Amino acid sequence: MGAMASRRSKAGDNEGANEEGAPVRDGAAVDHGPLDRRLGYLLRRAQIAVFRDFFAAFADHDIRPGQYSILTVIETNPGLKQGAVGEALGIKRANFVAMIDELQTRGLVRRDPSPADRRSYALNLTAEGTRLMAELHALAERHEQKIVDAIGLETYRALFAPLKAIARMGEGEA
Amino acid sequence: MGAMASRRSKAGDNEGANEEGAPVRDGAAVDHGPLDRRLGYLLRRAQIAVFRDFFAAFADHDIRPGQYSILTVIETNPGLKQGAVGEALGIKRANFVAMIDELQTRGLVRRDPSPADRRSYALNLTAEGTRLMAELHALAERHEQKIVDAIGLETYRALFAPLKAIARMGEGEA
DNA sequence: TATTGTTATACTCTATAACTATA
DNA sequence: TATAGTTATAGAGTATAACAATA
Repeated sequence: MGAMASRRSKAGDNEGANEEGAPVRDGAAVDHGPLDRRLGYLLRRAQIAVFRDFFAAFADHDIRPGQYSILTVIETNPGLKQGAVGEALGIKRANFVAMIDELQTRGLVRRDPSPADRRSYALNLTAEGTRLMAELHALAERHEQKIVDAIGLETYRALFAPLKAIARMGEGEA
Repeated sequence: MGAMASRRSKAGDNEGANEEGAPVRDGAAVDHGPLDRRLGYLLRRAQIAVFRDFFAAFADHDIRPGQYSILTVIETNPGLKQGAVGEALGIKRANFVAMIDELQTRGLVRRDPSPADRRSYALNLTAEGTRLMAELHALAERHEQKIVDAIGLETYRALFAPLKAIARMGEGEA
């Protein structure tokens, strides 16, 4: 670690210790300090990296991570009402409307009438949506495999339980 | 503002819409299906939970995770130029301006003149910024301890190496 | 009265292009 | 020409309030 002169002048005493020509620290050499011991920061960076790869893998289908998650929940729970799908994914009702609108416009999702409650919709995949999901799941498996290749299968498997436990932290707190 | 919600115009009484006759489920019972085997989805949910707790812990100081990360990098690398701080955190130059503006307005960060390059600024914490960071780091440690309590110290420690490896995935691409 | 879906709105975060002043 | 900081702008993502239809 550390690369070049760590100019440890205290704040307020800027005497300009930079010899000209001395390479100013570039991004890669910057010390993140205590940030490397903050799990939230690491989680964020890891999630961004994974989503970037996911985005690239699904670019041909123009499907974003949130859309894949919506389609997956509908596929796994056919007939679930709109509000329940959004709630399961942590998406507010108001924001969920436009997302379903787009998936419906693209012919992937249907808003079927709910038999017992005329206020709500029963969401289902269309035939095309079902066919697409088979492709998307295959792509997702290959995307997942890239992560396995990067950290090893055992380490990969060991991540799920703690991440789920963390995700549940402070769950019933409004 | 009259919006005339004239929805439900079609599909009068299509009682057989649910091909499988799937029972309606409530939110808590929703099966996430393959989503629970997608690391990216778990990472996102875990990161959101951690950030929510972080946000609550820092609410009294009106400091968000991104601001804490900026202040930490400046504290660890005093005199670093503005662009390098943003780059180290994956923040675009254009978006970084307003963030530093706010921290400067609040008296936490100074834009000192860079001795060798009059185009750039050397970022440093003010005395108040330095004092605040001592408080924030203490809060961050307590926040971190909550995660340790939730998953155990050994599991907690085992998360860092794989998360860093994942964060570096596809680093030199684009 | 409470809910389900909806519209409107606002605020944050992110991404790109173009400008300025320096180099 | 290239770089550092800036401005303007646009797109996602997320949050709340209020409304119509229905329960």
